Amino acid sequence: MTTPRIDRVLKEGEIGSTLEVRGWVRTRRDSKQGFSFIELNDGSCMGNLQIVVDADVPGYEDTIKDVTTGASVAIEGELKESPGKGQRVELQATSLRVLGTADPETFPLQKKRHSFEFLREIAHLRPRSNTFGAVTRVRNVISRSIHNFFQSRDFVYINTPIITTSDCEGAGEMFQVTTLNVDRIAEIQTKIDYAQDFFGKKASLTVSGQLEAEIYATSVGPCYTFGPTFRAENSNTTRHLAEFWMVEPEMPFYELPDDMDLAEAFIKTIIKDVLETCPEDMEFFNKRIDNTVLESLQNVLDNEFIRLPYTDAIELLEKCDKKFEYPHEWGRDLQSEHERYLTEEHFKQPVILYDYPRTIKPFYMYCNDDGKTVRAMDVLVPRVGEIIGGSQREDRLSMLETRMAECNLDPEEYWWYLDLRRYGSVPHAGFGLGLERMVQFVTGMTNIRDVIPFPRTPKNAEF
RNA sequence: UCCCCGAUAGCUCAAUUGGUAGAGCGAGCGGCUGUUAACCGCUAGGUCGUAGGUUCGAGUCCUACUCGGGGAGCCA
Repeated sequence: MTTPRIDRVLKEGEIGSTLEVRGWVRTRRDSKQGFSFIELNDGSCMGNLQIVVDADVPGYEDTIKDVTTGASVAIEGELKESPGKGQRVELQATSLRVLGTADPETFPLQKKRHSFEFLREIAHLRPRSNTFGAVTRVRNVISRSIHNFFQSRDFVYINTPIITTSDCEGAGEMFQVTTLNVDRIAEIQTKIDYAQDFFGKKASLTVSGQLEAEIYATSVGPCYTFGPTFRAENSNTTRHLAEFWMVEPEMPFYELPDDMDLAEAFIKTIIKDVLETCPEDMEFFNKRIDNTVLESLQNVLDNEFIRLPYTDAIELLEKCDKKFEYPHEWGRDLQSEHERYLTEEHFKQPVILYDYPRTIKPFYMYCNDDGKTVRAMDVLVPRVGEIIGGSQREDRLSMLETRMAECNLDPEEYWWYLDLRRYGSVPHAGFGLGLERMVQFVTGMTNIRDVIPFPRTPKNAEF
């Protein structure tokens, strides 16, 4: 007897074959004297397998009452063509075992639709729902697609540290890591002596693996990091997490246009892979979450990303008729409403903005000859906004030192980073893609807390 | 962190000018049915987010706090 997952049974299960399925009951409809229908889901796909249990199945009377929504069961039977509508096959049960009951009085998941806010409070059960099952499967395919994309291009997967002591980069507020007894210190000292701490100095959770990735890009060649990233920013939005997953490729001998080419190919490949691998889940998102998702993803695949210098974008915003709440002027960063206008209304497709004012960007970006801009690029997509941020890195030692001085950074803290420019420096570039934002973009889910299994946000680290 | 909105049954929501709490779904029981978010009947289920205040009387008005939603900033 085989024990296939339900996605296989639904797709290619042979009529007449006998098999056992295991999973969790979604619903049961029955007739006291007749028989019962069970909708079984095992997480392998969106669809449920319909199981018909006749009253003559051994132990039917005693067992069937425990087959309630949420219960886990193992059922043997013969696969038959289904006379009913809505499914190709159904399993005619010959034996029925309840592995674990789920008290219907207290089991929180109903057959009915729940709000995402409620489901977030039961993060341990929400992956058993249609939406979160689908999100989980799509997220997995995106992760696989990310590795495939880079591996097929001979990029090296590297692991940059989670704990860092470089108090740097300005990418955001950092979570501190310490083994010091801070409760005790608060009682007896006014100042903390980090020499006594685990690493002998102040340590934090990483906000980016970029600087370390540059080390490997300039030694083993094109590489990428893919791991958790932490920002202690007090951001309360639908697109920020305190702990999220980021992909950061770094390529030697790449200049900004090469970086943009790679980013565009990257996003398109992920979308293509998801559409090919998860058609049912994507159909679900399009039907139940956002009915523009499939259309907009196809639109991304069919068109070249718009590439627009920051300066031209400002000009375009000045000329357009749209009234904005916030001003836009050269030298200021674009507001969300400006970015959204460009990608959602004006171009209606992804836009890569580049050559930003150097005053609003970090120290490591390559300075253009105009003295005013740096080779930075942001990829903006409809619905989500900024999904990728990247740049060509400053590879000239003296210019990097100038920029660090401008940004009030201590060169001694970055001695190893400067060494990369001192010894065999090469042009290089890279970018960062937030995994969760990509999942949002692909699925149409509007809140980032619903595309990661266990969201970490200000005041929220349950589970 | 800032602005706006919200918190009432297990879930989603309603409750008039301040007058003492209601529906649908879910659940239990019964009925019916090759059913498909099944259908019909009955039943149970609430310290109205927390703490204060105003009032004869507060779900309703005021204050603070907590949590949630939308928007903004920061960014991925």
